[in-house]
This record gives sequence, C-alpha cells and structure tokens, in this order.
Amino acid sequence: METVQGPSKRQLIVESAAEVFARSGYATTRVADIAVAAGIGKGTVYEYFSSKEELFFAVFEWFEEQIRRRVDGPLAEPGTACQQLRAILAASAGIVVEHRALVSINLDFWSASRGSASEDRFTDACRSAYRDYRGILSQVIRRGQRDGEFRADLEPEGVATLIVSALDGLGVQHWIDGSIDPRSAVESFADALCDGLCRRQQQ
Amino acid sequence: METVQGPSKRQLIVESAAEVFARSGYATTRVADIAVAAGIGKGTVYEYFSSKEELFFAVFEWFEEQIRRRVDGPLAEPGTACQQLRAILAASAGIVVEHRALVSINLDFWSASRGSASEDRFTDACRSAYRDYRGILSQVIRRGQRDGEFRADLEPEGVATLIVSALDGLGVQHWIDGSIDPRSAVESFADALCDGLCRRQQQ
Amino acid sequence: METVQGPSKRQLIVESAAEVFARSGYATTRVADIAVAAGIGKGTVYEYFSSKEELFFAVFEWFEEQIRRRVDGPLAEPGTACQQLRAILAASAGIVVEHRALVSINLDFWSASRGSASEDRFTDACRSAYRDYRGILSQVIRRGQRDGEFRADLEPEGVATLIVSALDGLGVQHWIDGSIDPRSAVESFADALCDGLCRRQQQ
Amino acid sequence: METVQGPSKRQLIVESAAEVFARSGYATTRVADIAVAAGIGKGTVYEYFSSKEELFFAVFEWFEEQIRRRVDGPLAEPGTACQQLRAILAASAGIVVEHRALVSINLDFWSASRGSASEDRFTDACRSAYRDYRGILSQVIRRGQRDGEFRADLEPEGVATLIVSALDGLGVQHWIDGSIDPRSAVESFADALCDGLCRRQQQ
DNA sequence: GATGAATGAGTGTTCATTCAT
DNA sequence: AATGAATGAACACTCATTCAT
Repeated sequence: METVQGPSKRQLIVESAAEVFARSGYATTRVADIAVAAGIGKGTVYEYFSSKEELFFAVFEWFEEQIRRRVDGPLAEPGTACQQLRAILAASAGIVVEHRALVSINLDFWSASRGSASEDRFTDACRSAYRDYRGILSQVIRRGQRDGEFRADLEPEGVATLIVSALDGLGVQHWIDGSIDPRSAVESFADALCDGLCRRQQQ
Repeated sequence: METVQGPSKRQLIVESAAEVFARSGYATTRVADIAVAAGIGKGTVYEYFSSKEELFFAVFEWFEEQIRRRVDGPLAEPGTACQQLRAILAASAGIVVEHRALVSINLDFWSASRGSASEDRFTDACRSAYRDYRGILSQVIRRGQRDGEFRADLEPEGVATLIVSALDGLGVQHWIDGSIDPRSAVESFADALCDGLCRRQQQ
Repeated sequence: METVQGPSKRQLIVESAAEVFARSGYATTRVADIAVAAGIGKGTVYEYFSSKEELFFAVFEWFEEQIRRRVDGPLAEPGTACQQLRAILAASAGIVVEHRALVSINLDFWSASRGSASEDRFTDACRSAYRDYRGILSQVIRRGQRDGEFRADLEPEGVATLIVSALDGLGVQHWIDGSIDPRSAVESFADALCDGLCRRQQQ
Repeated sequence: METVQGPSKRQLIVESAAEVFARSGYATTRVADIAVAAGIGKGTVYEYFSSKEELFFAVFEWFEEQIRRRVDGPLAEPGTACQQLRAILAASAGIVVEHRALVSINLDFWSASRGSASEDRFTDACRSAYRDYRGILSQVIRRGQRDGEFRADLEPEGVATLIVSALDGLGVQHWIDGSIDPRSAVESFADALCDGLCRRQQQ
C-alpha cells in the first residue's frame, strides 16, 4: 500500500511557504524557515523547487487559484448585474477578512515585480491576473448595460479597473489597519456605486 | 557669496534614493547604487542617514509630502462636494500617471511593514498616512451630506475607505500594466460613483 | 564504520583560530584567515560559532584548560610546600617557553577586557581565571604555613598574587624579548623567594 | 607676545588620547573621540601626528617617561639595597593603584606588538622598556651582592626579570579585579623575597 | 594653523544553494 | 528520495585619512 499522499509533499511545501511568507515577508523569510514549518529538511525544498523564487511563484499561483474560486461562486449565481456585482464585492471583502495572509503575500508579489532577477515574469503574472479580474467585472457591467440595467454611457473597462483597485487596496488598508471593517465599507461603497452618491433629484 | 545650496545634500540623497528605490526596489538596491546616482561617495550617505532603512523612511516622508501637496490643491478650490471629489480623483490619477515611481516606492513600504526589523515603525507610518487620506475624503463626503447634495444614508467612512483603496490600487495596476489609462478610468468611475451605475428609473 | 572524527571540526576551528590569533592578534585577524588556516570555507566558521568574538572566547577557554592541565601535574605530586611551589614555577616557565602563542593570545584577552562590546564577559572570565590561579598558589602557601615549613607572618593571598603576576609577566617579557631564559630566571627567583634574597646573618 | 602655550597643543592631544585609549582601548577608540576629548577638530590631530598609530606611539613614550620618573625617586634615596628594592616595589604598587589607566594602555601596547603594520616598532619599544626596567633592578641587586647584603649565588638578571614581571602582572590583576590590594600584596611579597618564604631554621 | 565634510577600502555576517551520504 | 553540513558571493556599515575652505 503506497502512501496515496493526498496533498503531495509539493503542496505541503507551498502551503508552509505561504504561511511563512505571509508572516515574515519574502525577503526576510529564509528557506530554512520554510523547511522547518513544513517539517522537512532544508535540502528537500530543492527537490521540488529549483529556487526560492520558483517556490515563491508557486505560492503566487496557488494563491491566485484560491481567489478565483471565491469569486467564481457569485458569478454562477443567477441574478441582476447589480446583484452579482454586489455579491462579488461582498465575496472579496470576505476574502480580505478571512485571509489577511493572502493580502500580505500579494504585497510581496508586487514588490517582487522590481529588482528580482526574473522581474518580467512577476510583472507578467500580475498583469494577467489583473486582466482576468477586470475581465470578469467588465463582463458583468457590460451585461448590465446590455440588459438596460446599467447606464450605457460609462466605460465598462474603466469602471471595472477602479473596482478591482478598490478591492485590492481594501486588502492593504485592512492589513495595515485592522480597525477598519471591510464588510460594512464595501456595502456603503456598493450602494454608492450602484445607485449613486448623489441624491436623486426626483425622489 | 555663499553657496545657496538650494536642495541640500540631504535632499539630493533622498531624491536619488527615491529614484533608485523606484527602479530596483528596496531589497535589491545597494547603498552604493544610491551613492553613485547621487554622484557622491558611499560613506557620505551615512553622514546623513544612519542606515539604509533610515534613508528609506526619509524617502517615504518626502513622498507623503508630495502626495499631500497634490491633493491639497483641489481641496482649496471652491465648489460642490461632488466637484471636489471629482477633482481629488482626477488629481490622484494625475499623480499616478506622472509619478509612477511613487507608486513603486509605496509598494515597498507596504512590504516593509513585514519582516523589517522596525516593522512597527513602517506599519504605523502607513496606517497614519491612510487615516489622513481617508479623513480628507470622508470630510468632503460629510460636507456633501450636510449640504443635502449627497445621500445621507451612506457611511462616509466606508465610502472614503473604498475610494482611497481605489486610487491606491489604481497606481498599482497602472504600474503593473502601462496600457491602462488612469485618467479615463477615473472619470468613468467618478461618474458611476457620483451619479450611480444604475439607470435612473424615473428618467 | 563511523568517522571517529577525533578532534571534531569545532576543535579544528578553535585550534586554527588560536594559531592565527596568536600570530596576528585578534583585531588584525580576519575570519577568512582562520577559515583558510583550518582549510574550510568562511561560512563554515559561522556554523560553529555565532561570531568572531564567540570564537575568540572559545579559544580562551581552551587555552585556560591547557594551562590548568599543566599546573595540575605538580600539584598532584607529593612533596613539601616548597618543592611544590618550585615545581609549579618550573611548570609555568615551561609553558611560557613551549607555548609562546598562548601568552600572545592572553594579551589579547586582557586588551579585549576594554572596548569590546561584551567587555564585561571578558573581564569576568579573566577575573575568575586569576582567582583560580591565585587560589591554587595560596593554598600551597597556607599548607606550608600550617606544616611549619613557611613563615606564618606573611599574607598567603598577597604572596600568591605576586607569584601569579610574576609568571604572567614572565610570559610577556619572553614573548617580547626571546633572549631571556624563563627557566633559569624562574630558578633564581624561586631560590630568592623560598630562601630569601638576603644573606643569612647566622650562616 | 606669542602664546607661550605651556603644555603645547601636541601635549594636549597626547594626554587626551591617553585618557580615551585607557578607557576604550586602542582598537575601539576613534580618532574623532580623541579630538572631542581634546576639544579640537578631527583634522587637527593630523596636524600633529601623521596617523593614529603614530599618536598611539607618542602616548607610549609619554607613559614610559611617567613611570621612569616614579621609579627614579626611590633610586636617588640613600639606603641599603634591600631598602631600595622595597621602595621601588612600593612605588610601583603606588603607580598601579593611582594610575590604573596606565596599565590599561600598556595592555594595548603589548597587543599592538602583533598585527600592527609597524609590529617591529612596537616590539622594539617594549623590549627596550623592559630592558631598562630590568637593568635598574639588577643593578640594585648587584649592588646588594657587592655590599655583601644579598646572597651572591643568585642570578641578578633572573631575579630582576621576575620582579619586573611581578610588578607588570600586578597591574594587570589589579586592573581586572579591583578587589585586590596591590600595596599590601607587594609588602608581603617584598618580605618573602628579601627575607625568604621559609622559616629560618636557626631562629 | 584649524576644521569637518567627504571618502572608500576593508570586514563581519547572512543565507541561498549544492552535494556527499 | 531526503538530508543538512559546507560553501562563498554579496552587502551594510565603520572609520582613518584627506583636503578645500
């Protein structure tokens, strides 16, 4: 009976690394720390990843996948564009609260987009991640416009860009300052965004 | 005739450091690189700053000041809350475009909030910077509400938090992906935010 | 068949360090020099000692042990207090001649008792080493007094202090000036000390 | 009227340096510290001494002179060889107590005899200082022998060597461990040395 | 003569990576 | 496959010394 080895040792390393990177940052984390966290020998890390950077990248990919999963849920649900938008916003706020660690790792990915030997690789990965995220949102907006639910005079891409930004930045602010409440902030924001900050003249 | 010594040597170092940090990131930048960029000897850097980290911090402060100056302009102008909000958003987009370097440095500050020996110092500085920025925006919103211009049922703090986030994140996206246009994106976003994404029923 | 690994690598480093420190002095010696002398990589030194100073301290302890061993021999031998005293003096002269290096290292330890970051640690170590040495000698003297062999009117501690001093200083003089002969000097000194410099009136 | 400038600025620097070297050790002392102690500019030190080492050497010479002065006093006094010897020992104990600083500086000179670029220069200076000191003592002993006061069968040089050693080492022990009392220790030692440690059979 | 701002050679230390076991 | 002892490249920082004022 061979070890079925559910989450393979590779995965064990990735998750241990994510944990340590989140806590101490990429630069400060030593490969040895990761090995200890994973309960394996230092050399073993190199059996699965050719370098610290490579491992870092694997963590990034795993992280990406986590996010995608969380966002795909609301997308599958039926509902108006507005409802979906609100659901995505709420899900993102949830991620921010539940996985502050992920935000932390994201910071490092951005930072790694400079200086690192494989600068471009990081930048490319980030770029495409953002593109994907924007794509999802602009599609929702476009659907809203097509259905006559949303104003047609707004640039879907532009609005999507800022919404992605807002959720991104929200993670950072929450990370830096635990006293802010992402969930309620996102709700007010969603209200303002969907229905407008300004009072309806006619109301 | 004394040397008026406009931007003191200290300032020269700060600006050179900002440049190099922006290009290569904090971790990758060597103190020697900064010295070369400033056209001075390596030791001279230490005449003005006790450590690389101290210099990094000085860059942060200088950066903060730059931002503040840009945002204070629109605040001084008269106009409705909505106009001011749009002006602040536009100014921020302008900063993002003109000073991509600043965004880049900001990334490092966030990152430095973990792992760095003086972690707390960085976190505290970031926290208070965010607080200031949120304060400015929530004040504008509150004024809008007091004047009956904005809906009174929204949490000013919550909305302000997301707007700050949006501008913050916008810089990152623009940094990562030069193809996006912050100015037009911000405009659409401002429209959606102020007047609502949803079509006016009554219209 | 496991490597018996006689003198462990740690010991190898200590002895190599002793050699180099003796030749070039603590301040001048570079960690790299020690590594070369030990035939290992620079980094390996840090696998066994957390810092140059720590290594220096280990050398001190090893040195202490060497001395103790040499002095313990004469102490175990039976004989009058006078014979034991002479034997200890002779053994010490022997050390001085055979291990000039040790003297040299001692110089650095004294010096390190000032200025070094862990000044106190060095001072404490030196203080207790001297105390031990004085203790051994004063015990011999006390025994001589108890047995009626030595004059009872002299302070055993005081005399012991100066004998320790004399042996200590002898090493230094021999180190500085190879032309002096510690063995014959010590003999004359032992004669004078035990039987008196002054001619016996009654003789 | 030119400034007679009693103790010239050169002398001021030497004495300030002695003070700081004594406190912090040669290696740890920075030229800047000495300048501060002397109340002058850092550059000024180099107007009088071509290097830190040169200044160190000047301190050594000044120190030597101090010692000589203290020892010359007893030598000038009339009395038996034994009385003179005791007087010299007592004077040396006095120096040790009053000028612990001098001892401290001596440690550095010994240490500097290795590793320093001008190693030989330091060794030579130390060697000749010891030679002088031994010469003074062996002369006293020889006179004692000539006068029939001291035993003729002892090597004057050998005994002198150990006495110098004893006084040298006494300073070190007192420096390291303030609890020992050089004056009383020297007295017991002088008794033992002059009259013998062993009880007179005939008495 | 006096100064202190500027300099850069020099070194302790860290840690990603390798490889013999 | 797994390990961890060994390695050395890389870098922040210090401080003696210089020299323009």
